[in-house]
Amino acid sequence: MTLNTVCLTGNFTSRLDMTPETIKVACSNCNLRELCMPMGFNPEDMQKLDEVVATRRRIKQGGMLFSSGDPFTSLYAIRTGFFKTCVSTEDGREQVTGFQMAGEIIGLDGIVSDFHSCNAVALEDADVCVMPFANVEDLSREFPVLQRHVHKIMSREIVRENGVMMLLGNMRAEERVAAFLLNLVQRLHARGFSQSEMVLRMTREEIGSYLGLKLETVSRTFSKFSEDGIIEVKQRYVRILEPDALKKIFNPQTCS
Amino acid sequence: MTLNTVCLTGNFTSRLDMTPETIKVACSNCNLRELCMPMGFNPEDMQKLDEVVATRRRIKQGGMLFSSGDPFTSLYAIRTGFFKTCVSTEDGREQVTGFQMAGEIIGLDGIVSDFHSCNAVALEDADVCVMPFANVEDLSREFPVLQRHVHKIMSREIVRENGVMMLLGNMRAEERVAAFLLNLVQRLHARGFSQSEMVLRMTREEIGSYLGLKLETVSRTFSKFSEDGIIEVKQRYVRILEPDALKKIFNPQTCS
DNA sequence: CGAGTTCTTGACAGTGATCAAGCGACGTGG
DNA sequence: CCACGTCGCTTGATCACTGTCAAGAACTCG
Repeated sequence: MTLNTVCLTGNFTSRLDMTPETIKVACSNCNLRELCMPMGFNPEDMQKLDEVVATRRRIKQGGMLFSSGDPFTSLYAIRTGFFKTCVSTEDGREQVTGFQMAGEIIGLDGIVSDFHSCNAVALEDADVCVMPFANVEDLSREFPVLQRHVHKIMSREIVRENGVMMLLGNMRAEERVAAFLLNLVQRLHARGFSQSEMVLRMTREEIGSYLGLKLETVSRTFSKFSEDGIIEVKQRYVRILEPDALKKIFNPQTCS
Repeated sequence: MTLNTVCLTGNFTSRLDMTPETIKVACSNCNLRELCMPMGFNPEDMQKLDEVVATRRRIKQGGMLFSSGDPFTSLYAIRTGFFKTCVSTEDGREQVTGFQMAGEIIGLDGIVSDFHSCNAVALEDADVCVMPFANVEDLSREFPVLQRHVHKIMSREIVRENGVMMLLGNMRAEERVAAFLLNLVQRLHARGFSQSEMVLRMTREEIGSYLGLKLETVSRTFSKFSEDGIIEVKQRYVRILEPDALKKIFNPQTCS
């Protein structure tokens, strides 16, 4: 399982190992390949696939990778760092639509209209692979496995959003927060980090925006979970003490 | 504008014209082509494109086109009828994730895992074109314009869901209901129906599920809009009397 | 070290949920 | 064609969850 060797910057806890910052641009020797590229390529095809990525781009914390209204040209594969995507109404209300980490792809919102319809903000210094969408489409026609991969990425995003709609439409505050924590720690674990500890990259307000709650409610829910001995919270640091209790809150039926 | 000639069964009001039920299966002479197929094909390519659709399938009202857990094989283009898609939790809570009408594509949720993750239920007798996804992918590789079209459809769904997240996360009941009505009537209008009248195909409970509200709240909101002279409601029949008032409720900033 | 941001906690309020009852529409079968 | 049963819709009364407002504490970063 090579997932343990993916490289993430930032001071997450319990890093299993640290790859030095000498990684080539090419996908063919990128540690994140398993996350953002299809599997099972022979080496020479892999070589051709390196053409998807045109350049790299660094975004400082707080910077925008793209904004609503920007012309759409490329998808972006996150190499390091952490993003939020959000949409906003004309009267200034903001909805965080997702949090993205290494190996995930952002920018899919721009395909339909050739303009981005959401903002992508770096929550920590980040590094992305720029994949001009024309390249993606050209190579997709040549490599069915890449074509399938692109379709799966888009479908996964649709299914993820279905899940968020369920959260927002049907779940109470505690269920939403439990689901959020479980989802986040699971994704970090898949990248080689601890399955019980994490350092949140976003504020309570951003969590609240994502979950359809106010920041005070998020804070109170954290405090309640903490009092109940389910988690340990100290600002951005969160440790899950009773994952089963969290799962039970998220899904009351499965009384494991 | 050939959109006026699309054919929808059902007793929507203000049908502009009625095409007889003699339409061939082939996309090349389907009235809905403009809605679910890419534009600007020369006739011979159009011929080849007919291969996307394998068969047609009729679904009775209340019937399932597919269910969560079903193996994924095909996308479906709605020819006639009206669907809802929904996901449900193990403890029986249901979230309607969308309402789909003629010319729209459903089944995209199945691509990522080769299994469907939501249910598609016909809210009235329906007729769909079955497009085996293998065909879609094969022809996409051959025809860039189809490839682009498929990508746009998936991106459009992602953007739509972003909008729903905004509704669910940030909007109050009146705003959600106003947005729902405006969206529905706009889509019907694009299919040649009235821009002010419609017959809802779904129950108050289904609307509520979609909007993250209880059916009583939906009903009360309809009543309030009715008392305010903004709409006229009689059961499933809805007439929009003051579209600008609705838009203003949906988006308080744009005080037109 | 200090200014600003983020987080926590308390008191109170309001929106929408819940519970309950009755009405109206529709479909079926006599 | 009408009676009846079912389902969906409306409306009222009350409640609870989460939002709002406010103050202070803790942390961050220049």
